Amino acid sequence: MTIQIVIQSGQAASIHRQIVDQVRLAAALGRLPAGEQMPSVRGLAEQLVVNPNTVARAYLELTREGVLVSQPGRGLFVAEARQVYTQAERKRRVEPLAQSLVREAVALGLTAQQIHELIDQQFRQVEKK
Amino acid sequence: MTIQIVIQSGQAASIHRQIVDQVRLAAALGRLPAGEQMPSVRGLAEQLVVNPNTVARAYLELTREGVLVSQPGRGLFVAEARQVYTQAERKRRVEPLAQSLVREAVALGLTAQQIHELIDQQFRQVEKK
Amino acid sequence: MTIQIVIQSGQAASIHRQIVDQVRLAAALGRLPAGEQMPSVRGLAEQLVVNPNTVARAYLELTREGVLVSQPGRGLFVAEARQVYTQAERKRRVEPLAQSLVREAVALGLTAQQIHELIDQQFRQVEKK
Amino acid sequence: MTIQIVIQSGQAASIHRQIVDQVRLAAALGRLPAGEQMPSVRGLAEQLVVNPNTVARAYLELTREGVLVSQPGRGLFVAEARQVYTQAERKRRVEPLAQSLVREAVALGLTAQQIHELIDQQFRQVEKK
DNA sequence: GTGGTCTAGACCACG
DNA sequence: GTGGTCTAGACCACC
Repeated sequence: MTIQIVIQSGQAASIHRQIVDQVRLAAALGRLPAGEQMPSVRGLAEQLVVNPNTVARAYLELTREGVLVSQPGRGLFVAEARQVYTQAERKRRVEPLAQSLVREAVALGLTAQQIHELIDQQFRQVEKK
Repeated sequence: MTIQIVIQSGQAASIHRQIVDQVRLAAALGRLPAGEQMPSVRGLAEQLVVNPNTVARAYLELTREGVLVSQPGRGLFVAEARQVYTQAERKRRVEPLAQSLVREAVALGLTAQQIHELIDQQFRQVEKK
Repeated sequence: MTIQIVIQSGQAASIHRQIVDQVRLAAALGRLPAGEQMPSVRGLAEQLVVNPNTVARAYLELTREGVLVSQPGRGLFVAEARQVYTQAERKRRVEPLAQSLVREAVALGLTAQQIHELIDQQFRQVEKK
Repeated sequence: MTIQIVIQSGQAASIHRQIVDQVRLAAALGRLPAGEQMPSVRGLAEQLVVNPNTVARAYLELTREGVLVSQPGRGLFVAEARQVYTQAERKRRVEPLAQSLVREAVALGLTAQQIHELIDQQFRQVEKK
């Protein structure tokens, strides 16, 4: 099984963000099994019709985060799923996103109820894909 | 009652973003009552040790969004609270934030339950401050 | 199809106002189709013989209003047409303009009839251009 | 009969604009009969709780436009109602206002119908006051 | 004193 | 190459 990365051009998120997110998510959901070889930088760049630098940067970030591991001379592979971050660190990473969301929501006059629904909706979307 | 704006320099959000967000939130929560005069552009700039242009741009955006109103020659004042955006637009603005949060959370192995708790926690924090 | 922006220097409206208005109008009339790439900030600035910052501010406002969307590193594009403001808000934005017009007209001794004709004439002009 | 000028502080229009508009309108509607003496600059400034300079500037503009006439040493008086401007000039003055209104309306997605209704509504408001 | 606009030049992230 | 942000300094209208 391999991964189908989709770049949405009408998106606010930068391309390399989109790549990183999709790979990370696929790995976390087990859709990219550990040991799987990733497509080469050039190959993926061609496939996505994207600048190779962009793919390289995404791969670099994923490697730094421990999602991918480099086997020098052979390529990049999906790392063993493991808890890289401590509980505290994970919270530290998610909290600012939660804060942005809540503050924006409150400023726009949304209720806590509506936000929870939005979250559930996003969860369903992530899992069904 | 007035507002205490705090700029955190080690922050991802730009300075003018931080100003806009804090004012918008305070207005939405009723902590900045309608009719209240805002600190002057130059005054706030001095207080925050920031270029007056930066404050002016933040105020301009808040005026465009209908949070503040300008009284020529007198200053800027908090506008009457009102719904500016359609339901669809508000959802549109919050959705990408919800998506980022959920994707990041899933990638880090958090459960939906944990996210909902985080959201509630942020809500409490926003309201208590 | 692209847009021809014209800055009239002997105008009451500021430069960045003129840019914003022309783009917004063209988008609303479908003359700037969704997905179309806008001229670059620097390019348009050169063409209009204007400071790039001025163009950037106009584009920023159009982005905030949802007329344009930014694709990081690639440029700015025309967004899908959509209703951003509530019915009440739209009225709120137009009302002061209608009031100015009517008061000025009455002060000059024009009749309601004449104003309605003027309005129709302007509508025709906007649509034909 | 005299005029009751009201300054609305929650207004976008500058104070001197508000004074000019109200006097001009009252004169055009015959509510300020020709020959009527205007309150003194200082008197009106005190009454409106406004800077005398502001009132003076408004009176100056009204005098330039021919709405008021100065009788040196005695004060300012309402001028005879008369057509000051040619047909062409009046059109030239009203047209840009009509254009702003129509362009803004179109950009916001309002119909010609809705604009005409707004105009009528404003006419009724001006006349009933 | 107030805000609003414009110019100029710099630095950054993204591709 | 693209936009986004910040600083600096100027000029204007309004009060």
